[in-house]
Amino acid sequence: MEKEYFRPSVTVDSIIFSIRDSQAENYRKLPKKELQILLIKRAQEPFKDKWSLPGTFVGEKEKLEEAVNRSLEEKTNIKNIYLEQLYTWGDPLRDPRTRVISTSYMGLVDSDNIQIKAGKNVGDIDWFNIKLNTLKQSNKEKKNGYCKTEEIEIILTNKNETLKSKVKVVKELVNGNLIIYTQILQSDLAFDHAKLLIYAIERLKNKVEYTTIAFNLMPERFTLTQLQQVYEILLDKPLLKANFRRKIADMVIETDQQEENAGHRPSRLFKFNNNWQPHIF
Amino acid sequence: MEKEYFRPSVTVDSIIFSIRDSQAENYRKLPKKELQILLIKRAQEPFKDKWSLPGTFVGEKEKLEEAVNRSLEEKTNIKNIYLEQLYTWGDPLRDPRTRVISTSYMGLVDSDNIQIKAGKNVGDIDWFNIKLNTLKQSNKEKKNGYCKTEEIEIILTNKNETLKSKVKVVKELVNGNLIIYTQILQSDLAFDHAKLLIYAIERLKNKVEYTTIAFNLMPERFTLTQLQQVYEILLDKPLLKANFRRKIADMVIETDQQEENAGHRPSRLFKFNNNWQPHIF
DNA sequence: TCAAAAGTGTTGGACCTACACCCATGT
DNA sequence: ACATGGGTGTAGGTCCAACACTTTTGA
Repeated sequence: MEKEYFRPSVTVDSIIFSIRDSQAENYRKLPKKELQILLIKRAQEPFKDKWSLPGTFVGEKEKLEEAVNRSLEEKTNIKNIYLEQLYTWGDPLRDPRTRVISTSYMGLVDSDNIQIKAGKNVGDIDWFNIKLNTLKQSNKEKKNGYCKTEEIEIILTNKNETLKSKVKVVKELVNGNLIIYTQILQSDLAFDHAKLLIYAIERLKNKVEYTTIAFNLMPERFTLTQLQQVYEILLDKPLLKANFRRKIADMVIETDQQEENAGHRPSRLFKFNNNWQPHIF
Repeated sequence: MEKEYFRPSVTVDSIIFSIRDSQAENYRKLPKKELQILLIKRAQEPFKDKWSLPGTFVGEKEKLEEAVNRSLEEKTNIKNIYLEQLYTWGDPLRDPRTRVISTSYMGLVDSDNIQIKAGKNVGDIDWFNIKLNTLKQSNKEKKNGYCKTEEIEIILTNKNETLKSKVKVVKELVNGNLIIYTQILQSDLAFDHAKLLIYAIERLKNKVEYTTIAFNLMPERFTLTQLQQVYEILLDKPLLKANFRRKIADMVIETDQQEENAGHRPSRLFKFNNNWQPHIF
């Protein structure tokens, strides 16, 4: 009675971002911060010993969000974090084994506040620094819009390793509609995870401007300069202090604590203002 | 060697919107426009003879976008339209037969420009007018944010039928992160399609403000008042003419054509400006 | 004393809102 | 003539970028 349809495997993968200190230059200067991503080293084929996004197959009686949370806890020891569904990847050839459709989720954490640990089927786990280089760029005018092609090099580094990927991103504007194609030219990451990463970075940068998403990357209490550093990294441009502070004034609450022993005037600590409501709400 | 994992079925479903005239009152007044959605009547179990979103199972060697386009062409006769992936729905109980995971796509068309036709496995096809009523509403303050609960009645009507659904939408603001749960209380639509519809409407309304998405609903040439009507329907509020025109001035190009026989001063026809670039591009 | 960062005030311009007003047409 | 919509101008307020300036600390 019931026709037999083709059944693919379905997985979830998570792109976990954090913003972490690299190094302080001297006692006076503030430590530099950088955008980082959490990767795990695969213990099994395919892509054995390759670094990859933490993910898992979706269980028979499991919601997608349940699967993401389970995979994070099992493989990385991360629980109860902010997660957001991004996109579903269904290219028939994206997994060499068999047809696997994957839904990607983005998570943002303050890495000082969590303890990562390599879990089930995980060879290794680490934070990797993210650097993007635009190698080539072209901009063509077409009859119903524009076509912008970029070749982007993704360089991921931890203390010992450097992972490189090269991705071609074609952004087309067809009758005002933005259409994006991505193609992996070369990648040290498993599967098509370089694509998932590029997409997540793009989304993260967009959402910073109109949500309070960046506060997920902050500790409970923070200075306004720390917050500004995070915004500057995500927006990828320097901001003017006075203007930044006016802009985020309503989203934070002053505490009576201060940071000390900093080699300069102590800065006040702030916390997120839970009474803040976005315009949409 | 390869462990056997559970495999669900995977489908794609499309929410196709259009803005269509309802009725003109007299020779002078402009026709009223309303937001409508394209539905098909199922010819097979489950939910036989129920109205539903056009969708299909994803084929073995088919991309998700290929599956959406195929299903639209096969079932509704629609080709080459603007489509956008929205969300992937994975609740284990959303299909009574077996585990089915579905990715929803949103499409926007000018319905005067396409010819719909009931295709394969389609009992009937039609445009339904969309009306949303908020039945109940509550707003609770919590220690780390807010919780807003809404009971929404969705009324879909064509010439002969009225389809009602009732949905409970819980919007929570947890440390600044907007989390939305939806629950179907009652629905005349097949499966959980009322949920997919509510989600798509929300997304459509949001995107109108910062994209040129609304132009997909317009014919090739249009008057500025027609365009304003579309914006007013999507934003669900009246706009001031002078201000609206200044806002969209750069997105349109004046043509030398005019509308005539309208019972009032003839209005100039405009077309979309393909050289318009959004800030992000 | 002084480098470094904390923190605040001012000014000009861009943009948005609200409202007022005149124009052209078909019946 | 007049109802109806087409079309434009202006005044006031808000918001934002850019810049200048003062304050406080630890070594």
